Amino acid sequence: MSRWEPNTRERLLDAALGLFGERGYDSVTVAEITDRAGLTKRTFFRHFTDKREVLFAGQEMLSRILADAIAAAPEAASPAAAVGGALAAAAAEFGPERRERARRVQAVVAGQSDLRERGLLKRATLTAAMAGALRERGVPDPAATLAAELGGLAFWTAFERWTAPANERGFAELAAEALAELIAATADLD
Amino acid sequence: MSRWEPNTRERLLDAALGLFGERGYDSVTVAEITDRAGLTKRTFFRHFTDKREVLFAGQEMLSRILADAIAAAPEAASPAAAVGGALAAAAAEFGPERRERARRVQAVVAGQSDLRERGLLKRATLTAAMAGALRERGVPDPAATLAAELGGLAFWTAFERWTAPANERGFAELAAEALAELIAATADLD
DNA sequence: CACCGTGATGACACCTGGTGTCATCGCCTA
DNA sequence: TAGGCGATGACACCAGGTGTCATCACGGTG
Repeated sequence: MSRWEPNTRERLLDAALGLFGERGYDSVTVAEITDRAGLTKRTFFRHFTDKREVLFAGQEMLSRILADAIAAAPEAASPAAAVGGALAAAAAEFGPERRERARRVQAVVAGQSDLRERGLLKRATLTAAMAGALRERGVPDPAATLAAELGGLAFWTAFERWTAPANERGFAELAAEALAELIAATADLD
Repeated sequence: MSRWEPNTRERLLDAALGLFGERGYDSVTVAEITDRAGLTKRTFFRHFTDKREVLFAGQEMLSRILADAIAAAPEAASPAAAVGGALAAAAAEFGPERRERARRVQAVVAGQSDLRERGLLKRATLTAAMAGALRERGVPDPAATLAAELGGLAFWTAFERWTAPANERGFAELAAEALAELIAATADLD
């Protein structure tokens, strides 16, 4: 197994994040990333479908976690409660040890319209997964879509606050807060 | 002004939409589009920043229309009412004469994850514009974001229904309906 | 009528993201 | 010991996208 150095994927991630931090996303070439990682351009695209994907790796798992948590919510749980539980379950993926890397990723993604675009796709995937799981448990359609959308919005709000420079609070707390704020704001629409 | 055929942009749009319909988005080359339009690859990229943008042209104006309508809403109007007025104002851009072309665009965008991504960016731009206009008129932040998000969701729901194969109803009607449904579903969250 | 500035296009070279394809090499198992 | 498998390298190739300069019509201006 070790004809080559191990942890190919991790090495690519580190090299990419390092270079992006030093010189910005678009002035860094995939070839440069693989040079730093001691690999080939071709190998990069075997591990990441995109140059962008290196910054959004592992988001597929989140969809599963959220959907599973919604499916596992108690029968009597309201849509809002089910979504709240899903966010709590997802929080396990956002321990303090991951925050620094998340901050670096966010810093790169920030100004780049290219990358925000990809982030939106990821968010849409999450909300679609939640909406599907809600429908599965019998929530009718305008409400399921709405609850999932609020969940997605709360998720990203919490994520942004979690990666904010001065923040020290945990993701679970921030997510619960963001969701509660949104549901409360519901009363101020009319 | 007519050293070349006029309506460059329109010709590019028609050529692109035609080819995409015939052979699918990604098997069509920009060079092929410009060949059919009697132009050069370089000229294409002078009119559209992207190959994708040819399918989303003119969405910038929507942001302005929505934001202006929100700004122009009566002082006493609730956030929901302001958003509703904005959707009504935007409906002027979606007359029956534009529906057929919109259907063709939707058909191309549908299966292509690339293009749905761009669509999401456009939607995010619209909601951001609405949220900004709402804040401008004094709506505080959780509510402004929420109302804008609902507006964006209602907008795209209405757009999808408007371009659905069998539909004959007008955009204004569909948008008002979608927004009302979402606001009503707000009560079913808890 | 000749001249000139401007705006849009053509021509062309170039870079880089992304893919197809085959060879290479170590590991594992029979 | 042989052979299958999985991951990587090597290499050619395509297409999206950009920088740059030349070209030509038009609309003034003298």
